[in-house]
Amino acid sequence: MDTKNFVIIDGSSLLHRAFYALPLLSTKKGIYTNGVYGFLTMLYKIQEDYTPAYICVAFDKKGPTFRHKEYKEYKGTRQETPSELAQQFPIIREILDAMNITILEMQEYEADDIAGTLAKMGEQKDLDVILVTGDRDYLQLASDKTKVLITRKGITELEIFDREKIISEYGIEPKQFIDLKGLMGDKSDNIPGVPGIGEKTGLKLIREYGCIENVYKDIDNVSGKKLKENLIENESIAYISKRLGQIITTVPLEVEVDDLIVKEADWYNLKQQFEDLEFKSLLDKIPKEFTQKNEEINYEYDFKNVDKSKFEDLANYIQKSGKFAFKFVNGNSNYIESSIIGVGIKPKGEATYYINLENNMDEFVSIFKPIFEDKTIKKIGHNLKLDIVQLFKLNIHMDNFVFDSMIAQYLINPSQTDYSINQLSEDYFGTYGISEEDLLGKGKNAKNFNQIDLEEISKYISFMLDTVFKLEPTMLDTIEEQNMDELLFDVELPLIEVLASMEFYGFEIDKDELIKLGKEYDDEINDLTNSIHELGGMEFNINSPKQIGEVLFEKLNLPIIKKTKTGYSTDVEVLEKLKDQHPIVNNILRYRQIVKLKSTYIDGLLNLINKETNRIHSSFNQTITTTGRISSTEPNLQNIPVRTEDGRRIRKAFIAKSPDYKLLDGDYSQIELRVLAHISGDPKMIEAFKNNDDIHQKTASEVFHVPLEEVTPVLRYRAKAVNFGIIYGISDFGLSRDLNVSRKEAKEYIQKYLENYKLVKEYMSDIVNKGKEQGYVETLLHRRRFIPELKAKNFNVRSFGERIAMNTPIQGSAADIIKMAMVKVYNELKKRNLKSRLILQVHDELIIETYVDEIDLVREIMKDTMENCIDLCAPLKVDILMGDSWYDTK
DNA sequence: GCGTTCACG
DNA sequence: ACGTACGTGAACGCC
Repeated sequence: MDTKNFVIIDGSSLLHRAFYALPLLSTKKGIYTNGVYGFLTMLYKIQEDYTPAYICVAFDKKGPTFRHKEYKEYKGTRQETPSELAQQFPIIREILDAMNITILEMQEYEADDIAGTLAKMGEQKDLDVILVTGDRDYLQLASDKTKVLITRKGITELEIFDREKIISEYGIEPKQFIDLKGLMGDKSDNIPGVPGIGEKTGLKLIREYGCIENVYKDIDNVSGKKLKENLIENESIAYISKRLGQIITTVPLEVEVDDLIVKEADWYNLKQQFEDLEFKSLLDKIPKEFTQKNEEINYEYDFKNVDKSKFEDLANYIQKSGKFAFKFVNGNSNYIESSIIGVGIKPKGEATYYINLENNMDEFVSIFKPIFEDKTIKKIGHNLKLDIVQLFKLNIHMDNFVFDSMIAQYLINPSQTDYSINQLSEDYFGTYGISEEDLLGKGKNAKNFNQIDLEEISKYISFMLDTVFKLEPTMLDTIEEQNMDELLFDVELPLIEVLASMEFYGFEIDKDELIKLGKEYDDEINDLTNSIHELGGMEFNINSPKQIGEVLFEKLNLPIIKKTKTGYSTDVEVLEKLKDQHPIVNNILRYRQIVKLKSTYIDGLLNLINKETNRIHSSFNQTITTTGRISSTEPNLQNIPVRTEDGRRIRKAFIAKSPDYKLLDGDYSQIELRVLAHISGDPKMIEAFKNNDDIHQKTASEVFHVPLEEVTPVLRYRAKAVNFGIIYGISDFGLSRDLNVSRKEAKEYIQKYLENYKLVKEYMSDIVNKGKEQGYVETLLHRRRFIPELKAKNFNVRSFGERIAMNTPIQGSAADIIKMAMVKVYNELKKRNLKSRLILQVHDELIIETYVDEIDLVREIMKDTMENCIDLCAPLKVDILMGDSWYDTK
């Protein structure tokens, strides 16, 4: 007859063991995981070996136990648990919860008492009890029905003790370990025992007399004079030690063994935790259907495919409910160029109506344009920027869109990388529906929506719109709670339309100019290639850092300045240091520069010019950066060269669309330093900005103690570097490298700087402390960024967290400000029905393609709005420049 | 798909 | 003593 196994784990003991057995592992974010990982490895091994029918984990509870009452010094010598370990206790508890394994703990008792009590309960039910621990005290609980598993050295090796093994190994009954401990004591628990008695003597006495009581009854016959003396002198200590060492098996637990039956885990939760903790190998333990995203988990799809005969009905449903969610579907992923193939519309409280728009677009527009433009009907969606672009194509100008779940989630946590509807569904409700990847596949064989069944598309869209409706109230609660209402409703949501418009209008490109410039670059690249090959004495691929390294450091024997993970470093910094040692170096530097310009900016841009519009339509992404900035892709218009003349010439190709238009470029002057002056409240810095001083010159004068008019360019340059360093969360090392001065000197600059701007110094330490306390820092508009790194034990990780804490409120508030300005400028142009359009933002700069008749007005609007969209202690200053091309706006 | 390099604020 | 500036995206080589 086979009986069932009942596994009882001493969680506290096992986590300790695992922690000390493994090196201190941590996740990328600095969360320590070695104990948890070791614990789980052991747990899985036990589950495999014993397939328990019942299982639970016991923990020690904080606070004194009955043993402390009996004996004040109990565990008195124990060192405090290191925090690297202490912080892993809550983690393992959460995981056990997800595994649906019961955690037991009780005030006044320790884990072993709970385990002992359970073991007895299990025995009474005739179960095979298996106690898992790192603590040898448990041996006293072994019996014919109860085995004790004790960890050995590593983490996967467990030694099994049952009654038989204990008798053969020690020659005593398990219960007699209590007596043995009474005599021996226990150093780690600070139980004294009888002096002079260790394991050998103790065992001998117990084998002979059976128990402590009998030893004393027959004390006269105990051999050894000193031993006898010690025993007599310490009789009461021996009895106390025995009581302290005895595991209680009558703890008043409020559970039945039946409650501890093994249950199915909450697999999604568990999977999430393993992913968060970066336990890649443990993900295999989770059944495939829960890790494969393409599995549909009991999701009920509620949709109807309709044609134009239903348009009127649908419009009525929308009118009646006053609110709807919607999503357009494009033939392919290029939503600017590709045609609309359908739309899903879900009126509040209704199913999703999916409309195939391949043949009835005109009817759709005529019926739904008024609905989209109706300012009394609310619209919600997910990643609405895409839909607004589609509406622009249809000449529909949507009003009253009140929620976008992608944008809302970005405000709730800007550090996420995946804001897809499927991810949000998983985050908030623990259920996956359909992801775009499930639907379309990935890689080079990925399909487009025009290759997918209508049914599949409808399902996907209905899942999305359902989820948007479900997310809205809970996300808005969080947004309100965190004071982000203004940020969401007045800035980020209106900004969606601004970005859509920028994408839709694009930036006019002078293609011939680009081609002409490309030829010049090519000629130079050819010359450089020849001379580099000649100087290197061989032909090689100059684009390969590896091959450059071989030529420079092996063939030409130049000194190695620094190394990368994979070999020699050959970056600018290295080459700059080598350039006097061999003429090839300068040629390589020049080659790199020109090749970059040619491949990224000439060829790259030419490929992205829209054939119909002759313009470049970049994507502006609102959910990428952790600080609140927007980013730009395909192409990135935020890193078009400017610092060198050769690169800057690229900007000649960025032009206004006709002689009737000019580019107006409005640039914030020192916005981040002004924000810093405001946030820190530093009077000196504020004063400098109020006086419209040259801040770098002023800083140089104060920090280096020279009169303003005696500040040399070198001093100004250094002060400027310190100003930048301050914004980034300065370090003497970074500054010294940037300025090419000694670390000591850099340190002095920083010190003097912070002595001069005292409140800046205060801000820097305050914000780090605040970040540590709250777990996050925020911007002027309460945009939040969580910084778990601040609590890391690892110096580098923590230092990184501190720099983030210093920089994020500055960079992020500057981002808040320019976003507010964008919304206001855009709305002003729109309200006045101007022909001029906002077409680009580059972090502290806005570009408006301006109709000539509107130049003065737009200049005025731009300057006024940008400077006054928020009131700072240090006034904002904007310079506006004009030109026919971006190159000329200087 | 990752690492290196380099373009921008 | 630790090993460093903050935030991005694209091209290319290499495995």
